[in-house]
Amino acid sequence: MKKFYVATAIPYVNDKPHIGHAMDYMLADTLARYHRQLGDEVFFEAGIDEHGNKIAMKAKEQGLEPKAYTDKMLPVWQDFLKKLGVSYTNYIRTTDPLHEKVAQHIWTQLKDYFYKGSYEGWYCTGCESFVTDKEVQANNGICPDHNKPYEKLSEENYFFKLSAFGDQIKQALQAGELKIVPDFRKHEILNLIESGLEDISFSRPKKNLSWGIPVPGDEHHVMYVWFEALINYLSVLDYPDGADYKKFWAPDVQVIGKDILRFHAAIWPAMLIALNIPLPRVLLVHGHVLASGTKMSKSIGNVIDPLEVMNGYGVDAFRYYFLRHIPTTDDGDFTWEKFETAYNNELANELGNLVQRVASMIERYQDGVIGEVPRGRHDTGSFHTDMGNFQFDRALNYIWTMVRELNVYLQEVQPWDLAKKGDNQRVQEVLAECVSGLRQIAELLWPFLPTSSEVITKIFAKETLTKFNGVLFPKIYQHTPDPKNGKQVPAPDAPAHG
RNA sequence: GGCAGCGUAGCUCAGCUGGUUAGAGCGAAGGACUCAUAAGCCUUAGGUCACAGGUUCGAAACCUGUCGCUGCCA
Repeated sequence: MKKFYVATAIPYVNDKPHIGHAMDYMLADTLARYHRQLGDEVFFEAGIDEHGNKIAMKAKEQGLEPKAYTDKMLPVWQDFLKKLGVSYTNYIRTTDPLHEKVAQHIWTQLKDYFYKGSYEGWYCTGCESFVTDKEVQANNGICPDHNKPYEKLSEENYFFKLSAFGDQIKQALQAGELKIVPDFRKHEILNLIESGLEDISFSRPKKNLSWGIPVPGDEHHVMYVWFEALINYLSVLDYPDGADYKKFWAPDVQVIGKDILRFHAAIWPAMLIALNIPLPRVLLVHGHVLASGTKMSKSIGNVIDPLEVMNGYGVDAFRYYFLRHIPTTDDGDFTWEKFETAYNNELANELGNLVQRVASMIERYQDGVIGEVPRGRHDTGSFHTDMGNFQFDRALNYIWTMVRELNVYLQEVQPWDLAKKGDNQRVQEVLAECVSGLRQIAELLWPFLPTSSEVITKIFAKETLTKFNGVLFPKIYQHTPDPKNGKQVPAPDAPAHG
């Protein structure tokens, strides 16, 4: 039995989950489920990142201690995972004693690569990072991502000799030891390495920031939040002595957004090389989701709340759109119109209706008896190729060609006509063929739309039909007109969208 | 400014190492059917493959330049 370790980037819990986090989770979950189907033993990590300035400030705003604040945020994030149907196996908080212990252990291990130095520069508390003078100038002194002025900071910190690892990281990338998907992200990092990696400050003076993991042996410093957050991938396995660590290290896939590529493709590998342990096999880097072609931002007010989509249309509809219609490794676009069109046309009409028409004919012509069903014999080679290349959108396209083929097949054979002619045996054969196809579709669909997959599987699992109350993917016309009457009915409790 | 990439039907995009009349989905128009969530199926839509040169028997695909756009870096 093979092991498969998939990790998600642990989110910083200074806010509620957004679409980008959902992308992380859905991609990782799809991989995890797919590998379970392949028979692999899956370790699926999720968690939250709780230290640092931003959290401390946010907590203060609410009159809470930082830990009390993150305790409060924990259920928000865990409920989110639950709603998304994320099948994680292990959860880590960066305030867990285990995590703190591992982080301190690693700090000690890396001691030879640290030196004390002073750093003066512009800092963005939003980014939790220093920025170059040029960048400050280019942005007129205000961080464009956080709309906050940069602050001039001078600190004495522990520096990590990141600059010493460029060649080794480069080698690992070129040899494919550490693979970055898609390829152009690898080039970006190689470029970055080419231009020279600079040493990075891995600590913060305690007087400026007390909300962090203490640096072992130096009561005046706490760890830089990124340093210890990255360690979550190890601490969740109880590095270095835990059974999970021995069994599952290294990650087979780490799913991240493009905005944190540098941390995962430069700093993180350097840390692992310094620790002398294997690098992750693949960094799967997804793009951003745009709203009507523009970046989502609070100030524009065009932020799509994942919960609103899920509450209105169901988890599977949500997963479906983002896994099929947002390219896995590129930026994609969300509009309510596109989403609802895909939902009605593809999920309701093509798939949902197909399930229903087959079930209904079995009920009508055969009193619900399915009878003998041939084995699914669709050649799924290209599906698995796509899955292996992380091209989930293509893999879903493949499933949909199967859905369409079945609809075409029914149209060509016209079992309703055969039934009229009394050719009962042929009717049974045709419907059994459809059931076979649907079973196979349900199986392939499981990593993507587990709930719907299980419903379909259940309906057609036995010798006789198992009735399903209700409809798979009922039509919804809230953002597109209903062809019947040209009306669209906004959900009563849904806020207005532009 | 450096590096990478993109510009193909109204929209979203496929088109691998160059080879018959340039493809799919959506949207639009028409049609036959009735098992089904008034779903599904069939047909049609004529796009100088950004522009200009070049290489070649032959280029959307290779080279050069121009214009426009995006990402990463500076």
